[in-house]
Amino acid sequence: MAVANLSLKPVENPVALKDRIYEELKSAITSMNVYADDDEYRLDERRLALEMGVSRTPIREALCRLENEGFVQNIPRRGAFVARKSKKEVLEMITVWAALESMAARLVIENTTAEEIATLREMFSSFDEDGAAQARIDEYSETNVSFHQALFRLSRCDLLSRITENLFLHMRSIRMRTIAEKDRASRSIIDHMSIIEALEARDTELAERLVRQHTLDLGGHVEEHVDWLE
Amino acid sequence: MAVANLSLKPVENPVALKDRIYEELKSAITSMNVYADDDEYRLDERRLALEMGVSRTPIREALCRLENEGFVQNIPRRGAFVARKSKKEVLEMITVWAALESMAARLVIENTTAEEIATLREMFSSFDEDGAAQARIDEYSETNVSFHQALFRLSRCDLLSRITENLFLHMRSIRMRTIAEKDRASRSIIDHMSIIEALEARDTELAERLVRQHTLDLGGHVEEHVDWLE
DNA sequence: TCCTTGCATCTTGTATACCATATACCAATC
DNA sequence: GATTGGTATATGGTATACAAGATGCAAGGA
Repeated sequence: MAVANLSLKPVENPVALKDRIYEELKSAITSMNVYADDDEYRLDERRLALEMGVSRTPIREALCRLENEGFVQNIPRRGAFVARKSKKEVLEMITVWAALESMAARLVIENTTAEEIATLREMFSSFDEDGAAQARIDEYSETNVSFHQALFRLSRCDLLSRITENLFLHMRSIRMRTIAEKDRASRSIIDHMSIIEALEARDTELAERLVRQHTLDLGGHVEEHVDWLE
Repeated sequence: MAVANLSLKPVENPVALKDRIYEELKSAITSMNVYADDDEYRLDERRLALEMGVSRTPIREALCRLENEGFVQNIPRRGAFVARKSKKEVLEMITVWAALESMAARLVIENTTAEEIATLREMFSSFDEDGAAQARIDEYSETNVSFHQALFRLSRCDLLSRITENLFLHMRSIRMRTIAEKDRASRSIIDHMSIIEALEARDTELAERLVRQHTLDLGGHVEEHVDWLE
C-alpha cells in the first residue's frame, strides 16, 4: 500500500494557559513604572482571573513563577503585590551582574572569532560623533542594553545569559532613569569602546576588569545618586 | 486598670502547606542520587498528594517552584520528573559559580575583619597533617562545602549567597563523587590555604584569581574525567 | 507473526466550591 | 468622643470535580 508522503511539520505544542498568563503578567509588570508612586500594586487573583477570562488556578501558577523570579511578592493570606526592590537589593543585583558579565568577557575571548567581536563595535557606529549618544539618548539606551546582552550571548554560556536576563528586566526601569542623568551616556560609550578594544586584543584580565568596573560604577552611581528607592 | 504586661512574641506565621511540601520534596530530591541508574524518576502528583495526605494543589505549587529552580522537569501533559543535568549544564553551573565566588572573594576583602577571615583558617585546623584530608574524606568534604558557603556569607551579599545555594545543591552529588577521586583532596586544601592567605593579605586581585581558578579547575576535572553524565 | 487501530485508563490542565483568616466597618460602652 | 469588641465581607489557601490529552493493551486484519 502506498503511503501518502505529505510533508507535515509537527503541530505546535499547545501553549498552556499558565504560560501565556505568565508572559502576559511579566511583560505588564516589567513595563510599568513600579516606582512612580508609593501605592502598592495589588494583584488580585479573582480580578485577574475575571479580566483574563480564566480561572484562578493558572493565575496562581503564573504568580508563583513570578514570585520565584522576584517580580511579585506574595504575602501569606494577604495576596500578591508587584515587588518593589530596595536600594540594597538593587545594589546586590548590580554586584551579581558585574560578577557574571566579567566572567562572560573571559568566555567571549575564549570562544569567539574576531568577526563576532567586530559586531559589537558596529553596534555603536552610529554614535560616533561627540554627544551623539547624549542627543539620541533613548536609542542609545536600547543599544546599550543590546551590547550587554550580546556580550552574554557571545559567551556561549546559556546559564549566564539566563540568570542575567531577569536581572536585566529588574534593572530596566532603573537603567532607563540613570542613563539619562548627567553625562553618563558619554562615559558609558567610552567604557564600552575600551571593553571592545580589550576583547579585540584578547586581553582577558583587562577585559574582565573593565567590564566589572563598568558595572560596579553603575552601582556606585546608584549608591550615591539614587534616592527614589526605599 | 492594670494591663497585664506579658512578654509575648508574635505568633509564628503559619507555614503554608505548599512551602512545607516544597521543603520536603526538595530535600528528598537533593539527597537522592539521581545519576544512580538510567530510570527517569517520575513525580506523580496524585501519588505524592496521597502519600503526603494533602490535595494536588499545594503539590503542584511546590513542583512549580522546584521546576523554576531546576530540580524538576515538567513535561506538558506528561508530568514532572526529577531533573537530570547534562554535562554541559553542570559545566555551566561551575562557570557561574566561579564568577560568583570570585566576586564574593573581592567583597570579603572589602567587608570583613581579620578575625572573621581567621575563622576560615580554623575550619581546616584539624586537617593539618599530610593526608588527613584524604583519610577523613567525608568529613573533609563537609568542611570543604562549609568553607565555600562561609566565603559567600562573609561577602555580606545575600543575593550572591542565595543564587549559589541552589548551585551548591545541584552540585552536591557531583562534588561528593569528584572530591573523593584521585588526590583532589590534598590539592583542594592547598588551594584553600592559598585563598585564605590572599584574603589575609587583602590582595583582592590574587584572591579573586585563586578562587576563580580553584572552581574552574573543578570544571576542568569534570570536563575530563566525568563520564557518568549524559 | 507483525502491524494497525480502537478503547480503556491514567494523568495532567483547568474550573469551581469551600474554608480560614485578614480587614473594615459599625455599634456599644466607658 | 475614643476605644473596644463583634460582625460582615473579601481574599487567599486548599480540596475536589471535570475536561482533554497521553499511554498501553488487546483485538482484528494482512
